[in-house]
Amino acid sequence: MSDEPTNTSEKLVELAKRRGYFFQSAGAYGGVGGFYTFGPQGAALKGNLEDAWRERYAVGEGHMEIDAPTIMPEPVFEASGHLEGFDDMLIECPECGQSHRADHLVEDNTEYEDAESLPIPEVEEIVAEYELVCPSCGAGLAGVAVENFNLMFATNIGPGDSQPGYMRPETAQGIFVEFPRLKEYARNQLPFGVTQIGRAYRNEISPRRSIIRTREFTQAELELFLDPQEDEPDLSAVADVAVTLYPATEQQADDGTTVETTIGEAVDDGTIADPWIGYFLGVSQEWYESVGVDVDRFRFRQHLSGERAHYASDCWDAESEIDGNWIEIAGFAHRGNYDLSKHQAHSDERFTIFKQYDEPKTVERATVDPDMSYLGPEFGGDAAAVVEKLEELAERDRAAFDGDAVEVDLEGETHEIPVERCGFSVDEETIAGEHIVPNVVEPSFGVDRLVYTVLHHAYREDEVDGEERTYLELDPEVAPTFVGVFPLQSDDDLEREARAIAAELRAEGLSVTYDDSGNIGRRYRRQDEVGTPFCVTVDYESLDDEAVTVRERDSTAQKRLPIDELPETLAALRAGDLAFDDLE
RNA sequence: GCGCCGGUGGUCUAGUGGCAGGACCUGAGCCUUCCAAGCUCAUGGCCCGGGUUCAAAUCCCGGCCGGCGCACCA
Repeated sequence: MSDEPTNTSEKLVELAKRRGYFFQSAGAYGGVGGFYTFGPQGAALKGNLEDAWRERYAVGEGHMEIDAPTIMPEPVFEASGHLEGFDDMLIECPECGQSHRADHLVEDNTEYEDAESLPIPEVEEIVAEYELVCPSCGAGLAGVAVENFNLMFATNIGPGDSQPGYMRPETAQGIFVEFPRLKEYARNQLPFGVTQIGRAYRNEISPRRSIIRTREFTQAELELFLDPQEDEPDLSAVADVAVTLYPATEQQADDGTTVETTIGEAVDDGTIADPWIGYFLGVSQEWYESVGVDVDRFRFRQHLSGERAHYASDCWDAESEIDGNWIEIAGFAHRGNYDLSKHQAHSDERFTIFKQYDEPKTVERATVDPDMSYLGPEFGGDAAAVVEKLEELAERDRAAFDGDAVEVDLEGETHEIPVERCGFSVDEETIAGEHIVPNVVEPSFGVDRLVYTVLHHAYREDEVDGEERTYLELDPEVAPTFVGVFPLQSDDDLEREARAIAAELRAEGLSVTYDDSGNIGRRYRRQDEVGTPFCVTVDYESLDDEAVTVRERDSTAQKRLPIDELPETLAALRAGDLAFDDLE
C-alpha cells in the first residue's frame, strides 16, 4: 500500500517542507539542484543558532566579527590557491562514459607526482604518451580531451569581461585578505581572532541529500591569528570536557574504534597534536551540546593524511550521526601560515606582524657598499650581479675580505675585485624585533548542516493518550517559536484575553504564535511538530483568577501560572535559568 | 558527470491509453471547559517541452528535479 517514510531523514524532509523549515528553491520553475530556501521556521532556527554561535565564538572569546563580500576579484583566488587547487581535471571515457580525475590517473600510473599543478595540455600529452586507459572499462584515453571543472562560480565584475570575479568558495579568504587592516584594529597584537558568518558557494558536480550538500551554504568561521612561538590556549578551561575521538590510527586499523577520553588527556598523550585544536574541540563539544546536538551521536574525527587540504597540517572534523551515516558539520584546521604567506607574496601589503623582542638585540653585521664608479666600467651590465655576489659573500664569509682582493664567481669565471673598492665594513646594529607571519587556527562550522543535525537529533515520536505524536525536542533557546498562546475555545472574551497575553509576551522579546482554530489538542500537536517548547492556554477561569495553563512540549505536563508572572517566568525558561519542573 | 529507479492537490499516495480518486493538512460553519474526536461544506493536483494516437498522467524522445550507486567533495 502506501510507502510510509521509513527513516528519519524522509520524515524530516517531509516535515520540513510542510511546516516551513526548508525546501528546494524555485520549485515553480522546476527547481534547481543544490539550492534550498529556509522557510519561516527554518530561518528562525538558523538565525537562533547563528546567534548562539556568535555569542560563544565571537563575543565569548573576545574576537571581532566582520562581514565581507561574497564576490572577490580573481587575484584573491590566485593567491589563495583556489583558482588552481579548486579545479578538477576531468577526463570522460568515450567508451563507457565514466568521468575520472585526469590528474589522479596520471599520478597513479606514471612517475608524475603532482599532476594537479600541471597545465592541461601537458596532462593530455602524458595521458597519450603513457597510453593510459579508463579504469572502469579499459578503453584507451589517448587523445581524449581533459576538461577543467572549477568548483567556483565565475562572474564578471563591471561591464565586459576585463575583471573576472568569483563567488567565494569559503568565507575564510574574506578575512585573510583584510588582514593588514584587521591587524591595525587588533593594535598589532597577537593573538587575535576574527569571525564571520556568511554564505559560500561551490558549484558541486552532484549536490546530494537535501541540505547536506548544496551549492550555496552558510559557514560560521573563526580565524585565530597566533604567534607560532608563544601563544598557548588556556587548556584548563576545557581539560575535563569528555569527547569521543576517532583518530587516524583507529580509522586505519582493521578493528578501529572511537576513543572516549577528555581533552586534557588527549592533548597530553598526543592524540590531539595541537593544543589549540584541542582547545576548540573542547569548546565546541560543549557548545554543540548546548544547542541540542546529541552527544551520543557526535564525534571528532581526525583527517587521514591524504585527506587534508592543501594548507592544513592537522585537521579534525566534528561529525554528527544521521540515519547511520556520519556527516561533517565542522572542521578544525591548523592552516599554518599558508594563507597569509600567499597573500603576502601576491599582494603589495604586509601580511605580517612586527614582533618586538623583549630586549633589543645588538648584532654585528658585515655589509658592503661597493664603489660603482669602479664596478660599472669594469663589469658593465654584470655590475649589479657582482654587487649581489658581494653582499652574499659579506654575510656568509667575512674572511673573504681579509686580503687585498675578493674573488667573485660570475657565470663560471672568477674575477678579482680589490677590497678597497668593496666598501666592506662590520658594524653594530640594533634590532628591535622582527616581522613574523602569524599562524592560523581555524574552526569552521557548516550552519546548514547544523540546522539539519539539530532537527534530526530533536526528532521524537511518542504516544499521548493512545494517539501518536511527533515533536521536535528543540532547545528553548534555539526553537524558532518559543510559545503558543491559545484561547481554550472559540469565545470572544477568551480570544481577547489570549491576544492581549500574546502581545505582552511579544513585547518581552519572545517569539509567539497565536492560534484559535480547531480544538485545543490539535493546536498543541501543531506546535509540538515544529518544536515550540511551551503553550499558554486561556480558559474561562482565567477571566476570574487571572491565571493560565502553561503546557510543556516534552512531557505535555501542565501548570497554572498567574498572568502577570508570565513574561518573567517564560523568559527565564527560555534562558535556561528556570526549569519547568521547578515551577509551582 | 555516468548508471539504476522515480516525479499525480500543501503533504503522503491510488491510478499503466478513455470523466484524476483517497487520506491527512488547510479554510468556513456546527459541536466542544485542555491533547490530532465527530458532523457539514469548501479550496487545491498529473514537473517541462516535443512526438505517437481519435484520445496521453499513462507509451516514446529530450530536458529539469529527486533518491540511491559510481565518481566528486582543495
